[in-house]
This record gives sequence, structure tokens and C-alpha cells, in this order.
Amino acid sequence: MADWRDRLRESGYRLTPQRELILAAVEKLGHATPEDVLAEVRTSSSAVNLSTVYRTLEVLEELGLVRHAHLSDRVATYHSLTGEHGHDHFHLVCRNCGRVESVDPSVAEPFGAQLRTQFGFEADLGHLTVFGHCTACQEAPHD
Amino acid sequence: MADWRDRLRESGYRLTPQRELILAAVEKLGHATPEDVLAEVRTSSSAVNLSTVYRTLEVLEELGLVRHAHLSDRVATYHSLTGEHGHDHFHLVCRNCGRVESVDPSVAEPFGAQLRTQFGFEADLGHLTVFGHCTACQEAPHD
DNA sequence: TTAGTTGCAAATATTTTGCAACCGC
DNA sequence: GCGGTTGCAAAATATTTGCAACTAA
Repeated sequence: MADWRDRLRESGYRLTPQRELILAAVEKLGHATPEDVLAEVRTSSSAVNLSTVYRTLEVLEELGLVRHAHLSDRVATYHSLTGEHGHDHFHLVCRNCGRVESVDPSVAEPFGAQLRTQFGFEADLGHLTVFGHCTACQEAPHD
Repeated sequence: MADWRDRLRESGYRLTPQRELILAAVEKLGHATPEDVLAEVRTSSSAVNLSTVYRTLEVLEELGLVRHAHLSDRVATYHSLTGEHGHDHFHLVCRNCGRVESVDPSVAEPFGAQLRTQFGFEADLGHLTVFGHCTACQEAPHD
């Protein structure tokens, strides 16, 4: 695995302290909004601007180092595909307790195959977010 | 099927001209953003306020008359569960051409069953949006 | 008459952009 | 030094809210 720093430079981008900090924050946080990332970066270093967070996440996503998902009806969250917890996955989000479960894309592969066969549609299963209710919240649907 | 107007009143809401117009607009448009709904309503009648559109869509969704889905990374779109085209469905969205295909939830039921068995997760398949590439765009992935 | 609704303006919340200063390579 | 990057402030986009006037029931 070529280091992501090399990938950055090979693509004509530059390696900056901000980019290192932001990717590290995403890796550490798991599923983080741009604001979350900003807050995390600020705990360990001097300030970084929120615009820079947005612009950097865009670059990192273009390079395939992070992905975003819509885990709420509001903001997007980013997770890394690098680092120790980094791997492609989709999400199950409980509408009641808000818990997010990350699931390996292979679980959805039969579904992907079905969409391919039946609709000729090549699904991006790594971006999938499934809303519903987790086991615990099915018994007590309201908090 | 009790008329939705009765459902409204039974729930303690009032039937207003705005609510009639807004639901009619959603039924007509298929998948519409609040702005789309506003524009549609305005073609056939006097003005309605955008806040009212937002508030009304919220009420209609609570009553199960419309649903929203995230067909882009940006705004939500609403579709009706009433009217001639109204039925619960999930969406396949092509990242390239933007085309949206509405699919019957039964298609995703095997997937739902799998999530239920494997994770105890009760998925809301009607809210699902699957991003990917449609048949046409797989051959020519870029526009 | 009464309580739910609407319009309007202002407040929030998110994300994007212009641009001069800055800095990686 | 060149050209990509950043910080900052302002703009753009999207959604929500307070409140007085209005109106369905």
C-alpha cells in the first residue's frame, strides 16, 4: 500500500500539516462531521480553519482516503478508509437511539447483485445508509 | 381508505387551502424539493409562503401522506404516498446522469430479512436511497 | 370563541467562495 | 519562484423560529 502522502503528491496535491491533522482526526473519530473534525484537530494543535476542513475532506474523498455518509437527515459525516479502523462499510442507523452500526459491504452484496440483475444498476454499497430500528429499540420504540 | 382530510382533522389538525395545494403539488411533481413545491403551488394559485411549505410537509409526513428521501447530497425531496402515483418505494439514483428510479420495497425485502436475521435490525426500506450507476452510464461513466 | 395556521422577517445552520498572504516542493 | 493552500470574512444555500394577524371548526 503506497502511503497516502505519496498518493497526494502524485495527484499534484501538497502535503500540509493541516491535511495530516485532518485525516488523523477522521481516523480517530470514526464518523465525524466537519465540525467534529475541527474540534478534534483543535485539541491537539493550533487552529485550523473550518473552510480548510471542508476543502481537505473533499480532496481526501477524491483520493479515496475518506468517504462520507448521511447518518442523519442533517449533516454528512466522514470516516476514513485508512488507519486501523479504516475499511469500506455501510451503515445501519437507528432512528430511535441514533446508534450507528458499520457493516461490511459483503453483507449487502446479494442485494447489489439483485439490483444489477433486475435493473442493470451498479450500486455503490459503501455509501449506503439504512435507517430503521435496532434490536433494543424495537421493544421500546420511544425514548 | 379514509380521506386524508379526515385523518388530518382526527389528528387535531385543520384543513387549509395551503395544505390542499401543497399535497396536490407533491402528488403532481413526483419527487420535489420544498422550493419545487412552492414554485408549483404558485403557478396555480396565489402565493404560499416557503415556511408554510416546510411546516406543511412536516405535518403531512407525520401523517404518513408524504415521505422524504435524500436523492442528492444536498436537499431532501418529498413524494406522496397518496394520489395516483403514490405508493411506498425506495430509490436508485445514478451518480452520473442523476436519473432516479423508484423501486417497490418488496425488491429489497430479502435484504431487509437479512438485516433482521443477522443484526436484529428492522430496516425502513421505504426510506432507502441507493447511489450508483445506471445501465446507460456504466458504459460511458462520465458526461 | 378558541386554538391551530399562516405570512413575514429575522435567526440558525451549513457549506462555499473570493482573495491576499503563505508555504510545500 | 511557482502554483497549490490556508485563513478570514462575506456570500450563498437551506431550514427554522418568534410573533402578530388570521381563520377553520
